[in-house]
Amino acid sequence: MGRQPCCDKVGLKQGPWTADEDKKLIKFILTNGQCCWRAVPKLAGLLRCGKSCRLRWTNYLRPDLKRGLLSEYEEKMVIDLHAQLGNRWSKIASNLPGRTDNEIKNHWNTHIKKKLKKMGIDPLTHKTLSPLTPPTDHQSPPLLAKPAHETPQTEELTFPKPIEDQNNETISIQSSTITEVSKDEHEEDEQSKRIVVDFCTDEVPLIEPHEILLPSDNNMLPPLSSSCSSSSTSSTYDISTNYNINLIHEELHQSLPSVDNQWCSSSFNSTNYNNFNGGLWGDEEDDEFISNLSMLINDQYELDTAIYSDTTLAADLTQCSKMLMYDDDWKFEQLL
DNA sequence: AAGTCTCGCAACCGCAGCCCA
DNA sequence: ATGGGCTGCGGTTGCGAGACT
Repeated sequence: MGRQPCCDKVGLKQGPWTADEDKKLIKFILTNGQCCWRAVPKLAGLLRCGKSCRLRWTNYLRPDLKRGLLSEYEEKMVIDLHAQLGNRWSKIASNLPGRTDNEIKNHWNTHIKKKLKKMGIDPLTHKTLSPLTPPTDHQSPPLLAKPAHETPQTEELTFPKPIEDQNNETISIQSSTITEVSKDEHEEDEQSKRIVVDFCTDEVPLIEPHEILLPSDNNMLPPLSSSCSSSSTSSTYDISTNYNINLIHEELHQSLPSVDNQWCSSSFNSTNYNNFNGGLWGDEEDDEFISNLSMLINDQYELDTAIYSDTTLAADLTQCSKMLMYDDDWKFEQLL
């Protein structure tokens, strides 16, 4: 017996979400919380299937999402966790607050995988590739092989010969953080002549998200406002305003005293906020979330293009997630 | 300037697993 | 025990934008 589709797709919209759809979804979830996704589109007045709504929310609209490229620290975490868990992106994502499985999966496939291959490391097994051994793109994930604790990886791995990519860059690993150094720098640094894997997946305990304290060192964070841009997409944006998260916290509670949702109960929790200094609600993330929210609740942005004319913002309006906002633009009341 | 190629990301697809009647 | 409903998850696709010719 065949499984029923999640919805009859007749008359349902697919493809990129519009700002209006985002607004409706946010408004609905703010008011009602996350309930039965199948019912969401109908109740929220959206011509989408529930699955699409859930994906949009979890991967894009959730207020606790970070945006931008993964930091070195996050990349290290991903590599370590992938060595331990394989392609279980949701598990990996659960250890990286503010990151989604989809985001991590994409980053792995587009960035990390290439870097590891360049370094002669099999992205799947996390073992050094023999020059004669092609990459095992279709092998079973390491999870199915020997557990990490049975195959200690705290060892120095030496390449058969220095690896250089097409740009004459030599790649080294130190403390499991991938860094690319110039050839000259490489020559000056004896350590860089070999790959040193001085971490072990055993050293990465599985911890609950609430146990994670992200480093407060801003160097570990994604690039700040002025140039948060992905390498080749239009996702350039600029957050030039600063907001006091506590004011938002207070305002949200005043505006939505009865709404039981994670924005109020969790993400705006000042304790969490302090703990995640540089994390979920740290500096630039605050601004961006607020920006998103402002954009979504402020219809005017769609009409008043002049509002952007005096900024350096190159926001992708069609994706409508990365927007600049102004102090007096937004009120939570407008949502309800 | 125009056409083509490449890359990254958002969104979709379909299966697996859980829950409940 | 079984079947249906729903959500979660991982793999894949399609589009848009930048790079290249």
